[in-house]
Amino acid sequence: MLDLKKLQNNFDETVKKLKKKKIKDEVLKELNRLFVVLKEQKGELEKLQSEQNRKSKLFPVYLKEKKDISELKKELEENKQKITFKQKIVKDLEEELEIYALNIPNIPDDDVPIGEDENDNIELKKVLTPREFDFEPKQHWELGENLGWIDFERGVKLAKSRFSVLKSDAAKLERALINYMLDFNAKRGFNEVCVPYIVNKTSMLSTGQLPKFADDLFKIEGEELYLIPTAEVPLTNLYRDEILKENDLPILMTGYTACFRKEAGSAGRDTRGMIRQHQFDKVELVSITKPDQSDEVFDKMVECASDLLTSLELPHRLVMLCGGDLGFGAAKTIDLEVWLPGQNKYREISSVSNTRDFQARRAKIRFKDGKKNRLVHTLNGSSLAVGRTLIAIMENYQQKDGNILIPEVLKKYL
RNA sequence: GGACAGGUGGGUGAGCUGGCUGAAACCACAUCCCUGCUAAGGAUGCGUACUGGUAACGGUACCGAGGGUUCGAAUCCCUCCCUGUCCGCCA
Repeated sequence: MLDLKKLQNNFDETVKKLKKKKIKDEVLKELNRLFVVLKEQKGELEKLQSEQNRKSKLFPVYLKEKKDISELKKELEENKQKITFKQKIVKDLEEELEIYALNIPNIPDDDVPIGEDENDNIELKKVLTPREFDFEPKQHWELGENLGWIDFERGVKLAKSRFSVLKSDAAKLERALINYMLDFNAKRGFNEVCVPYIVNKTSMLSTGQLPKFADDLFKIEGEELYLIPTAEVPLTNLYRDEILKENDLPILMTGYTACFRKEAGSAGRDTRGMIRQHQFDKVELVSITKPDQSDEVFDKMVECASDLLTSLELPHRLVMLCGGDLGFGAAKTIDLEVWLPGQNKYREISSVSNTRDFQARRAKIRFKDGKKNRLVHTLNGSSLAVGRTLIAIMENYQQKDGNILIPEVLKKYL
């Protein structure tokens, strides 16, 4: 959530910054207006309440002195009516303000490039050179079906489209990758955590999936519970409503979970193959830091994911997302895109974001900075999307005869 | 899922026959003092959010959450959530 006081004090600047995310001025203006009006109304309400409290305390005094209380009572009854009326106004304003505030995305960092969509993202660097093939490299779904590694039809039979089944070596490889990634991240100082795959509404609100992106979530019928779209949600919410000790920061975590997404806005995209599924495995990194630590930790997380790909000898590149392509909660994001020879393209395999205090404000995650409580910064990043890593291995390690070599570092995990 | 018992500040835990209780006491923590030897004594401070004020210092709200009764609720009533124990079920 935005810092509303900041919005009030630096309105023009904030508007300018949010232009990168295509937010209309009017929305911010209305938000600001509501904020100011609410403050006014609340002030008036508090005055009334103060009077009520003060005079109520006279009751026992009057009774003791055997004074007549009927006049006092009458006054208070009248004042109470005013309070009730004012309370309604304040409550309505608060609700309206919240709807506005929760739907406004995070402010991009100053170094985030201006741009419309993924075409305006900026390539930062390439790591490893794609291999030269002396044959036409196949796409992963062709390899997968030929080897009996991926069963798309039966996945659909069990659930629906965009579900698939991994078999034999692919199933083992998936599991090996998860273990390898967790171990790799642990060596970089990220502590392994195992969390629920189902979370409540408050958790989703705190990390920003709700209220805006309800359409992309699987909701449990009859309950205020949702399947997680990423481990970022439970991992970040671990510290919701807590005031952390300064010495405990930064908190670096890694965790494996399955992830569930409706992919509501992706009809027709990547329908073939395993790139975009309703359920996929992911090993995630989440960090909670002091504000002055978050840039450093961000770099560390990007480096961790990149080195992980390098260790698997998978060529990839780092891309800085432009304002238009930035996610809702992110102030800054670097994507890692892995080379897929079958598709002859780089495809996203990891996304590392710094949300600054955006999620922290919603989730009320703070730390004691001397005497004061300050909001932390939260960061998240994939390390890595496991299914896509499997695909990348299949396409990059494929042989002319259709077999797939196993990356050196994974051998001891199989 | 059923029955009962509970949910109070960082922790333990009073208050719960409604008013001077934002909340005793103890512990933990912080600063200071004393003492000197490895442990103890004393003083003070110590919830969160918003809000007024340069500040000193005030105001409002919060005792699981949301409603209600009342001039006034941590205390009474209702709904929900959670925890514990026993029973049932189960990996």
